[in-house]
Amino acid sequence: MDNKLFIYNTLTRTKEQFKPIHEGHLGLYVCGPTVYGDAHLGHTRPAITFDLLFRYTRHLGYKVRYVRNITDVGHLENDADEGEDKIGKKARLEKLEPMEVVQYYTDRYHAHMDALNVLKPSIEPRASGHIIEQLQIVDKIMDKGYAYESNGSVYFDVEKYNQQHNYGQLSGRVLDELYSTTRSLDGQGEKRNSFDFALWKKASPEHIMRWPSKYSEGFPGWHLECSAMSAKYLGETFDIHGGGMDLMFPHHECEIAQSTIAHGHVLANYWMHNNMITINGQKMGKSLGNFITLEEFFSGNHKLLTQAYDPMTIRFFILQAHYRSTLDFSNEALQAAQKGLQRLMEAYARLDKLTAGEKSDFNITEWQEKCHEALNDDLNSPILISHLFEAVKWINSMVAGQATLTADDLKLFTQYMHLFVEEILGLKNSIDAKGGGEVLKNVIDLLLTLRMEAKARKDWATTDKIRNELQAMGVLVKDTKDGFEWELK
RNA sequence: GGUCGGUUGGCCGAGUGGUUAGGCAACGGUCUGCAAAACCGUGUACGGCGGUUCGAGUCCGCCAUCGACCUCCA
Repeated sequence: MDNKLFIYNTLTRTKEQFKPIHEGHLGLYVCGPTVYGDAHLGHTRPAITFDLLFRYTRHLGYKVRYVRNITDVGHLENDADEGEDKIGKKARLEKLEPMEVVQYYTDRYHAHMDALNVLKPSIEPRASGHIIEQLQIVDKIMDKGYAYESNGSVYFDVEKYNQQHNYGQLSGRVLDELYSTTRSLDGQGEKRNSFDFALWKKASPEHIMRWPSKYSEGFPGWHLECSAMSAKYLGETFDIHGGGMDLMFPHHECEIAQSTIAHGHVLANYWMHNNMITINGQKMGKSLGNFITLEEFFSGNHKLLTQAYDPMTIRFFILQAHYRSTLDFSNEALQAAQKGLQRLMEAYARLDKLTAGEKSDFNITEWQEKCHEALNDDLNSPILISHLFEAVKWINSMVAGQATLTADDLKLFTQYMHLFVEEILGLKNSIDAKGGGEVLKNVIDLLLTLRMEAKARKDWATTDKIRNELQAMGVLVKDTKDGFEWELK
């Protein structure tokens, strides 16, 4: 197996060669969405980043089990004490059953991910379906003396943990500093230290989502689900844990602490964090209220958007930046991505029409190796894309009759283009994406064949009429050397 | 305040101690019934000031500036 994949491990702050726990297998856990609202552009980053990892590692030959959770309980509005469950709050506001809210936004999340051609994870567990597993972890931590009960709630004893372990190993926090920097909120009285986090919360009377336990009728703390579900489906130690950089602290740090105590060993060998998408230089997020949902991108229905954007444009926009860099949103940047993607996909579609020649003007093997090297270097999709644009030039010069590939090379080249464009980057032609279908395709081809006949007899009126009317319907026609091309706008 | 990370040509974005990132936009040319597309060519970017070096956007120091996290956040 090609095992030259290097990934940046947040734990060590270096790029490391990836070595799986079990040869040929890869366990991947990524923090998924909290389904209390529509996914926005920011949520799209981890989905696409880890989709790329999923696709690439499968291509490398790993049998990948990709677990991405759905958080449908346990996320509090504020810090552990006085908060209200996000799902419960939304349910109250909309007078819906909490699970009705969960179902609604889960369905929409799935639809949006499908549109973005994000593959379904192997397992998509829900927090609410794993209350028992979460309580088992609470018990284990209690048994080992690293948690304490207070007024029906259970908190993790960070100070005690830090005596034997390093609370802050992932995020670079130093516990001493957290004494002074942790924000003091109301109702912290139940905790020994403000930085202790809840494993189990006693439900207040008005709290809708609640489960019985020996501690109280309540609900799990928000870090717990990931520890419970990753252990259940991937084992107590697994290969890669992913998520957004903003989850590094406290979420991932708490996960590590909980799992380390409950299971007695390392949670994950590699931690990968995608950076944020910014808007006007600031993080796009819920709290700032500066987010644009995917729905709004697809429809163009938002005051900051000058047009609608195809899901593939969004995908390409994200892949054009490295996942560990911030990526700044703007209409200009998105439009540039749209045009670039269009050029790439048009050339890609032309591959089928190429005919082999006597000699090869391009070195396909060398090119393919560079593409793999880019991916092996911490999933450097921007570099891969730059190589693909080199291929675009090749294709176009071959179409123009200025260069050739031998039959063997052409076949190889076509296979690799398919691999990189569709299988690994997950890009697809907008004609397919828009569901044009065979019939429509054939009808347009027929019309344009008629137009070619009119053109041949220099009937410019008919020639232009067909082109212009098709264009008005959203079909862009382009003449080629001895034929035509078209695309749906 | 603490911790961490940015600052690259008109825009977006890679990378690297010495040789072209790439895309978009712009300009010039070729092709073309027209248009579109395509192809070819052009632009001497690397926040500032010092230092190390034969040579630094690339390493070091200082300064400026922006941001992320420290509270829910992808």
